[in-house]
Order: sequence, then structure tokens, then C-alpha cells
Amino acid sequence: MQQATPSTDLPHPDADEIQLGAVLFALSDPARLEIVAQLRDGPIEMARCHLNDPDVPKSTKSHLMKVLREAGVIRNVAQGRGRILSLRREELEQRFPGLLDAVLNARG
Amino acid sequence: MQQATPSTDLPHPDADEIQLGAVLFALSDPARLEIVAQLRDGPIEMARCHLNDPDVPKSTKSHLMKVLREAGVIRNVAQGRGRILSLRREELEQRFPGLLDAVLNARG
DNA sequence: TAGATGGTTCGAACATATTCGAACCATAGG
DNA sequence: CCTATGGTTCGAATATGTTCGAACCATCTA
Repeated sequence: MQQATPSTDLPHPDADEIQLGAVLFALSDPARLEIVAQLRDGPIEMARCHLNDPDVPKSTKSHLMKVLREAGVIRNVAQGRGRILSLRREELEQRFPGLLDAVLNARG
Repeated sequence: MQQATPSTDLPHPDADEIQLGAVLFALSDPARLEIVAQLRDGPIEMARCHLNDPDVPKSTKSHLMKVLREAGVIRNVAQGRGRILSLRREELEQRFPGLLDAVLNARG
């Protein structure tokens, strides 16, 4: 079947609106950092993105994504009935050079 | 007069105990980041460390320092009746290479 | 030893973040 | 259609962080 045009698209900050404080705060949480680490090697479907704690309700998971998205760390776009998550690597690199790599590298 | 041995020394985490999340959180606040930026070029006396908001009570200022200290970002040692603040650059660099520089550089 | 200076700590008020169930929405597939 | 799947959103409860005055402590100077 054809790929549907997503009707539910969430707001993302423009690259030049991304705030350092918001990014650092978003990354300061273990669960959120874990998500970011999973996106390291490319986009993944949200349904395939598993947290360390397997019993996290979907509303909580959704909220974690929201904080990361609103901070400008990840992109969250609808595809089919699911969602594709991806790191905003280039934009973060342009705005805060070396920051994301340093964090990802620090985390192991 | 002789330099007194400080009787009030505050607890600092060991280098290997410094947590990435705590560091990122500590740096995610504008006022705390401002303090860190002031320490960029070397230690300064706490009394000479001025925040953007000049009307911050000393208890609030002390709390900001506490968060940075307990995260392992700064050192806070007594000297005379005041205190000397310094960045834990080497230790942070050893533990999270490039992180502090990236943050300081991002902040401008 | 008294007073001024520079700071920490405590407690209470307030603000902000997190968690999670329930309700809701959209899409894919039968 | 109907139903299952994958997700967002809302609201309320809870947890965590912030702010600031008051009290306190140590040091220097007179």
C-alpha cells in the first residue's frame, strides 16, 4: 500500500532555536540518554526502541520522547501507524560542535 | 598572617564517581553555566564571582555552588574567610573527554 | 574580644518534572 | 466496517528542584 502522509506531526524547534540548557537537561536523564544512544546508528521505529526498564507505560515513554523532541535532540515523525525516531545530528553539530559526540562517547 | 588551614571543607566526589547525568544536569541551568564560564580562565574567589542577576541572595548562590560541587564540576575550598572556586578540568576531561570544552564553546 | 565579612545550612514555600491511567486518535489489516 | 496496534494528550498524584530568610560558623581586623 501507499505510504500515508502523516496527519499527526509534532512540533520541532528550528535548528537555530535549540537551547543549550534544554539539550543538556534532556540528556541529563538516564532513560532519555539511553534512547539517544539507541539512535546513534540511525533512525529506529519507536516501537523497536526499548528502554532498560521493560515495564515503562507508553504514556511515560511518550513523555520522554517529548522532552527530547522539544529540546531539539531528536526528530519524531509519523510513519504508518508508528513513528520514526532519529537524532538531529547535523543540526546539533552545527549549533553545538562536538557536544553530542562528547556525551555519547562519555556514556560508552 | 599565616594562611589558615581550612576547618570547613565541603565534600567533593572522587573523579571516578562523577556521574555524567549529574554533570549535564548541573550545566543545564543558565546561572550555573554562567558560573562555570567565569571559572574558565582559572580559579576565582567566590566573593568575586558575580552572577547576571546582582540581587541573588547568598544562600541561593551557595546552593548553586553546591549543585556544581556535588556534581563534580567545580571545586570549592576555603581560604581565609572566603572560598576559592575552580573548575575540575583535568578530572572531567579524563572522565568525559571533550565534554566540558564542547559546553563552554557552545555557550560562547 | 567585638564587629564586619564571607560563607554554609536549615526549613518552609513555591515551582517544576515525572509518572501513569484513562481517554482519545490514526492507520493497517481482515 | 471492525478491531488491533502504536502512539499522543490530559489530569492528578507524587517527587524533585529552587528560592530565600534566618540562624549559624569561621576568619580577619581593630
